[in-house]
Amino acid sequence: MAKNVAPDSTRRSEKSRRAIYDAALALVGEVGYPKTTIEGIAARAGVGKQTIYRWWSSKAEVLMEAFLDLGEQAGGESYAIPDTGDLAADLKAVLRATVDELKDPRFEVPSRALAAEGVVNEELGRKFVEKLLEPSLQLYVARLRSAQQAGDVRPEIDPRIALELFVSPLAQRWLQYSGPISYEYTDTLVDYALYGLAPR
Amino acid sequence: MAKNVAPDSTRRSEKSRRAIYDAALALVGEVGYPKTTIEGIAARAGVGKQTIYRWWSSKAEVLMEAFLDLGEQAGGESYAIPDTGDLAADLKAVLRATVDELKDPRFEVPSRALAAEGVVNEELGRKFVEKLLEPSLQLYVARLRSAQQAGDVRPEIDPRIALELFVSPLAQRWLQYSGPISYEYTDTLVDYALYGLAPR
Amino acid sequence: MAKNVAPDSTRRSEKSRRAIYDAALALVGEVGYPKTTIEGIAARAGVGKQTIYRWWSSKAEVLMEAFLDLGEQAGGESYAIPDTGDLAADLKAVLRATVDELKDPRFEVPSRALAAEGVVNEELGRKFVEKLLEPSLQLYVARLRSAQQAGDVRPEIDPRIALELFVSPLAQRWLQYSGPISYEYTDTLVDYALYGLAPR
Amino acid sequence: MAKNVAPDSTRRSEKSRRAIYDAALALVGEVGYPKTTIEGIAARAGVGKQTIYRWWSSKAEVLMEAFLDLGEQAGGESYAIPDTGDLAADLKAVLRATVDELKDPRFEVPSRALAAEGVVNEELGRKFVEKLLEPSLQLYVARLRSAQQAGDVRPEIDPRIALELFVSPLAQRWLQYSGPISYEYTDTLVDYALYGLAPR
DNA sequence: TTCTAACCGAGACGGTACGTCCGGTCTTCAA
DNA sequence: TTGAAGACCGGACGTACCGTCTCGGTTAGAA
Repeated sequence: MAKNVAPDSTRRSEKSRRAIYDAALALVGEVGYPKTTIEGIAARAGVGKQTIYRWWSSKAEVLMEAFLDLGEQAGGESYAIPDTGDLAADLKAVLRATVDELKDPRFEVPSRALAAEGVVNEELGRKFVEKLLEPSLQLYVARLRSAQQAGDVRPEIDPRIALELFVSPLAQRWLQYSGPISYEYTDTLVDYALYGLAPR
Repeated sequence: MAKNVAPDSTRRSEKSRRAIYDAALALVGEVGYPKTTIEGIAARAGVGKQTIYRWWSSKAEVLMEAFLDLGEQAGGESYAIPDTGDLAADLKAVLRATVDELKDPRFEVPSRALAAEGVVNEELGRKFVEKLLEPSLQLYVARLRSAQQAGDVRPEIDPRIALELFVSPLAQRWLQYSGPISYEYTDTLVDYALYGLAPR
Repeated sequence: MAKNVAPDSTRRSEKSRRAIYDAALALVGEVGYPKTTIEGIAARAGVGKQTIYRWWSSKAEVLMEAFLDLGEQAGGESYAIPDTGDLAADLKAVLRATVDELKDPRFEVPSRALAAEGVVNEELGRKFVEKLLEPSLQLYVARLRSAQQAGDVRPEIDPRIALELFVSPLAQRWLQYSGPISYEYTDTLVDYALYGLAPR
Repeated sequence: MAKNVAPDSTRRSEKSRRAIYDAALALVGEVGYPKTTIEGIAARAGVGKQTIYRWWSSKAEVLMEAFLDLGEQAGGESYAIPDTGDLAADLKAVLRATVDELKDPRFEVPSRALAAEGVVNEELGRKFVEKLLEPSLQLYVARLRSAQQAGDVRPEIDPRIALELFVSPLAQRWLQYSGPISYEYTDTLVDYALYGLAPR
């Protein structure tokens, strides 16, 4: 029967793709992820359902690409981490910016939706991490390596693990509503992580 | 006409409730959360749909209670955190046990399902935290307070925040597939958290 | 997994059935059979699609039953064939009435639709004949038998075949648009059939 | 802007036309008329959909022309009606041949499909009659006129109507499955029609 | 002989309806 | 009065085709 032929992407309609991204993000923002339906996206985008099914295999995938696309066009290369020489101050500044972003509804609803889907759908979760999460984390890795050269962080520390000490707590509180989020909180995280819990 | 009267819980069928819990957990384990349906639970439990709708308002709630019930009958009061006087060793031991639990499929699928639902459904998320997550975390709070009295942790440290330095990274790696999980990893987390990243 | 259980017809909603019949007949009359859809019937009847699929297996079947039902409630026992003793006059009268009915749009559209479907769908065709066509034809059989006893029709004639000489031509002209239909035409058919083509 | 220009038939691809006819007839024979789709015909014929839409306006039209074409190339001018001088024998012979043809599946499926479509689609129905049915019937007209000149049929009889007495019953039994078809049956029809039902 | 206009295969597109599945409500009957 | 059973309305699912619309490519006849 061989009908599972891959579609010809050179003939893909750019206009439709954009319309689908826009509709998907708008709907997720307006009615939430679970009430966002493929039918709804298609209708809002003025597109046939088949045009969605032809290029994506689930609404999670649509939303993921829409979100990536949003980041690409809007963010440029997102925001780098400053390197003023004062590690604690630099980290606190970035985390404060992250706090703001996490509370911005423009990003919050689709991020949550994707994160939630990723929890339950391993493939999507890994793609989410690879495409969105890890690139951001690598910025911390770079900053921590720089701090190691400056002697501000012990050389035997693995930066990829180290960054989790202050990033993951914030992430968890946000994702799971397991605690309030504030500048004070993130400042505290940085201090604890840099200087440890034990007496010095 | 008023039909929205709360059902009389004294006449509730205990057998049905157990059957529903069992069916819900079994289905989530077998086909995953999204393919678990209320109809499916009802059929498997040999129960009418109305019996589910009468006592719960969503499949997330059913699963949540089923999971709580599982914990209650099985875990007793879960496992406490040992207090041998060696804080680092105690924390490493508990986190190693947690690693094992996170990899046990009996717990993994429903936990993930609930966590994911909680990400996107704030009400459920808060209940999840309150009923399942926070009680566990309080065990760490207690252990850290004890360590403060023993002088192993600086007195100005807030234990509720401190525990996140080693608990949240593990939680995030597990939830979001953002990194591998191992005894080595959790041991490292404890060391970093206790002694900080900065040179001592 | 054994979901093909027959529905329980004692609990069937009479109101829905009637609404579906009405909607089906109305739609066929308004937009024609090919543009009548199950979704359209369901929407017009204010009924879920599943309620149609639960009780019928195709739109042809729905329409068939709707039409039968129409006949039952409206027609009583349809119209009998008069027996005045004058066979030719009686047949001519009935055929004239049939001509009028065939031209009545209230009956024409659904009849055509069913007949057409029956041409191509043997099962439905046979049901159509059994439930609608044959009972009418049997009235002619009875009248012809009476004529045989009166000596107006030769005794060796098979009435079931004989009636086709004047009924089938009319049916064919109507069904296939193969010729005009008029009182004159049907009168002629009766004369030809009774007295034959050959010189007497 | 005007794009509704009639296509230039001198540049038409004969190969495509033949392939479309073949595919249409093959598909109707294999899966039946309703499951025969334009897309299916195009795919089977190795032809773009537009090539079909350019030259025909519906699948009924395609099939009609395919069928006409089949008749032309295969049948020659179909079969004439013999004129041996014995009218009854001649008619019986032709009707017996018709019985055989009606039971030949090579003709049956597309004929039924066209007839059914014609029942419900007046335009197509009339074309069907004009192109296929009426030419055949005219052969009977000719034979009956000859019989009138020979004195075997009363002169005031209208041959176009007369032929329906034996042709239409057969047609109806076939089309509507309203009765069995056999040589005996058609022989009887001829006898009844020629000599009438009334006592001579 | 080159240009250009059309047909052609292919298939993406906006749509409509399909037949299925399930959500959540309501009704019936047995215990 | 609870509970099992399941019919009901509604609505999304993912698929199949519809008829329209590009997109190269090929294949004439006109320049």
